[in-house]
Amino acid sequence: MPSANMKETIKAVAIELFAEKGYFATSISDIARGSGIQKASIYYHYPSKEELLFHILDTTMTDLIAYIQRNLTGVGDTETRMRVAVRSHVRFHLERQKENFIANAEMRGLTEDHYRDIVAERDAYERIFQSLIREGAAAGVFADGDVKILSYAILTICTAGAAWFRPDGRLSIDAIAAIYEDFILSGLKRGAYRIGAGFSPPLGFSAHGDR
Amino acid sequence: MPSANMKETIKAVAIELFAEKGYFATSISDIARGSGIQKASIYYHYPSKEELLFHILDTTMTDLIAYIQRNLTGVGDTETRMRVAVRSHVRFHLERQKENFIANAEMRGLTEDHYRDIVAERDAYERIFQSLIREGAAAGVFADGDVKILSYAILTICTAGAAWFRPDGRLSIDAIAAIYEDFILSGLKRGAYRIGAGFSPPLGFSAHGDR
DNA sequence: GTCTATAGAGTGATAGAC
DNA sequence: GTCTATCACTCTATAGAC
Repeated sequence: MPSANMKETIKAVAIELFAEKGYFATSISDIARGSGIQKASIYYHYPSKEELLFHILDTTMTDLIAYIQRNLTGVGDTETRMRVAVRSHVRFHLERQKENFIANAEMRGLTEDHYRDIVAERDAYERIFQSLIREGAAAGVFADGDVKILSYAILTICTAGAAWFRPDGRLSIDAIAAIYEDFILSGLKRGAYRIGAGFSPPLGFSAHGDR
Repeated sequence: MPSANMKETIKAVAIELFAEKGYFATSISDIARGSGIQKASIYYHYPSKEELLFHILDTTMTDLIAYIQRNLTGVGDTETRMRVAVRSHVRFHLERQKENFIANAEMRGLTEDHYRDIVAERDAYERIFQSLIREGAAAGVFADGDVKILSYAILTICTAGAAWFRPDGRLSIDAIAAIYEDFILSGLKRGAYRIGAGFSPPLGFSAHGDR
């Protein structure tokens, strides 16, 4: 993957390797080899391995937020806005699968300050969904429910797609997005289905086995 | 955390550290220090760091499958079976949070053979949910939908809970399980809500930004 | 079953030539 | 902007005493 712009080449190689082997299991030597340069040359472009990771996560989060905001611009009612938000979330995570997979798996590689930066961006993104859930519940379109827990449920369904999705697989991104969109909207809707006290028989066993 | 049984102490310390810092970021020295012995003594109990990881993941998966099977024994109709399955899944993942978090995050630390073993166990577990979805659809209780995608959606909602759940937090395990149970059953149900072609406006922008 | 000591390899990062 | 050479350190794992 040679490029006129070595800084971008290094980033692209790092995304491949971090997604494949993980951040800690990937060495600067690995990234240098993939980029066609010596490992010392990496440090001309990035001051440290951690800064390279942060750069990947930061640009991914910035692009994610910009993408959903552009898609939501001018969209009217709450239900359609939620549909657009879900579809936007799925498309971004499957089209930029590796970066998003890294963003979910490798936060522990960040320094404390950088960790806080990324968490702040992630929180801002989550609040977009939480506002939509609240609006929908206030308008009587969605069932009442715990807004944070529901937002985590919605986001992780799609985020997890970045872990198993295969671009050459059975289903297209749009097909997967359509399935998630319907599943999530049905789950949120105030429908014939009772929401609330959640009946099920008590579970008779401990998760820790017979002790 | 001293114990009469050093092998179990080492395992318990490793679960704490792998969950907190990650498998690759945790050294044998760290585990030894936490266990109150020298690092060489670890190798009397486990032949390698990778075997220790495998032991944790293997016992977790075995217990997970045994737990859901015991909870499902004698439960009648498909809808109730799905409710029990979801609740069982949530409870296990939140009660044994750290082990499950490791099981999801650290599969890449395994050798090829051990990786295959764990994937086989995970697949067997997923098939339990896929069978329930198929049964429900055949009986007309659940909407038709892609069985694999839906099973991944259901399982990841709860699995992700192991990443953010705090035992001393706002909601109890049972409260979270009830929310997920209702959300998932509503999502699966053939209800007033249309399932299928998934309308939403096309997204006008590329996930890769303006290029 | 735990210890001390160490082998052998790899790590992130830096110095300084070109 | 990339190179060679190297520093200082950490890592997993083993040998052999007790």
